[in-house]
Amino acid sequence: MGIVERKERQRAELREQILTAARRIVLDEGFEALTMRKIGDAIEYSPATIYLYFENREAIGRQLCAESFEHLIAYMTPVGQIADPYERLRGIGRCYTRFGFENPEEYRLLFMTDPAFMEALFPPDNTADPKDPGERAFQFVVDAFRAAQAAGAIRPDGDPVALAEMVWTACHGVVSMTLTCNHVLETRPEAIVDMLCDTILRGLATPLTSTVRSAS
Amino acid sequence: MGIVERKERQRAELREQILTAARRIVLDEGFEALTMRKIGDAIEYSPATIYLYFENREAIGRQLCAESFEHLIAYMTPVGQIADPYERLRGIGRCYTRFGFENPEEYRLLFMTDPAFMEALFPPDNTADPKDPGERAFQFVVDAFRAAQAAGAIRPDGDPVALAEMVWTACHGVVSMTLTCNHVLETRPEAIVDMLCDTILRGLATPLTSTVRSAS
DNA sequence: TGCGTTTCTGAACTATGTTGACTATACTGA
DNA sequence: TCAGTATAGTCAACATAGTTCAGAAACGCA
Repeated sequence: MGIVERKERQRAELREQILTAARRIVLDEGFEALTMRKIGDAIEYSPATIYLYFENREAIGRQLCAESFEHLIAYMTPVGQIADPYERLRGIGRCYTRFGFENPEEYRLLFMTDPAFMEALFPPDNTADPKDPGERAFQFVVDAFRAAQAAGAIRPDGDPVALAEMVWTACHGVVSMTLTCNHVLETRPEAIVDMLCDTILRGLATPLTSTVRSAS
Repeated sequence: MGIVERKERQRAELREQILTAARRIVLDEGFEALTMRKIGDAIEYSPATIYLYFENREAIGRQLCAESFEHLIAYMTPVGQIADPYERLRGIGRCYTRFGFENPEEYRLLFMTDPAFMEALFPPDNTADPKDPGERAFQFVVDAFRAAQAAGAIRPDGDPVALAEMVWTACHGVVSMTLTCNHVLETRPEAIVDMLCDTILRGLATPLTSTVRSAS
């Protein structure tokens, strides 16, 4: 039955064409600028055809999001090789933010557009299923913290998950603020990231003193 | 000329009505849900009338944004009273993020919607004019860092402006990530903020050690 | 060749921001 | 008091969206 297979192949090809066109538009102009009619023009099909391949515009966004997340993971993979856990943590912070600075529209799509887009990555119900791509990537950071604690590079107290969420949200802040209103920041974003990572790691390396209360 | 004055008053009143209706919609449903027709319904005027009072939808957003910024400043003012500069810095971080958690739509409007909205607060050309409301509020944080340095609560090196931008963006990260996809974070946002502020301040209190390179 | 299935499209529906021609009201000066 | 004018407000329309659905076209099979 070669005909059935060819049909399946053609169907997959057109679906891919739609995604390719959509991706180009999103990377060039952002998700807001993605319209069904523009995709239709690009692939030379009527806009209505797209609905035979995707439920709606949001579904296209979700798929692009999943792909961008793979991009982010590929981007981050090399830093996982850094043996020194302290340096690995610094590398993670720098690499994550660099991804955002170098791929602004992908970063926006992933983390600044629609909560629904992240739900394919981090399903809402089953919290922390290690099979979810988001959870896997996040474990990458948690593991680095565990290793740093084990190596004595940072204080052994403190939940590694909470620590990972802390650096993630902090780094996200630098990227998102830069992407939303770059001109407001006087300091180079990369310099802020470096300072932030250094300061946090130094703060975690320090033994507790009497000036500091309840690290919660 | 009481007639002219009454007309001006009426004009100002309708303008205020428009803003009140718009504010209600934005606080309840977010800026995306703000439509000219909804405002028209609420004030019992045709949507076209709104254009006699505001240039366009964005101009309404800008005005609401300016008001929300005043709200944020009012929110933050009490922490300015804290004498101990170390505690004041902690208070600033907590208070800022609490504003975001308690007034999510205002926070979104201010810092997560449209860069243009911030331009009334932080005009793009004349960088760091102390008359801009954004600059004034930001100086609040810079001053706290300067005081902390002067008091020896944190290391004296490090540009206070860069430090202020660092904590601002980091705190922004916790708020914006929470507002965009709360369910992804396992740790309570407030706990992340506390840990973040403590860690950063501890990192800044520490004298430089050999493990730490180039604080940039 | 004819029939049924699959694929695609045109036209429409709703909703949106925005505009410009028009109307109605209020005011002014005689 | 009234005619003329300025102001305020509205209606209907335009363009652009996402989305749907009835019907057309293409395709495959007997």
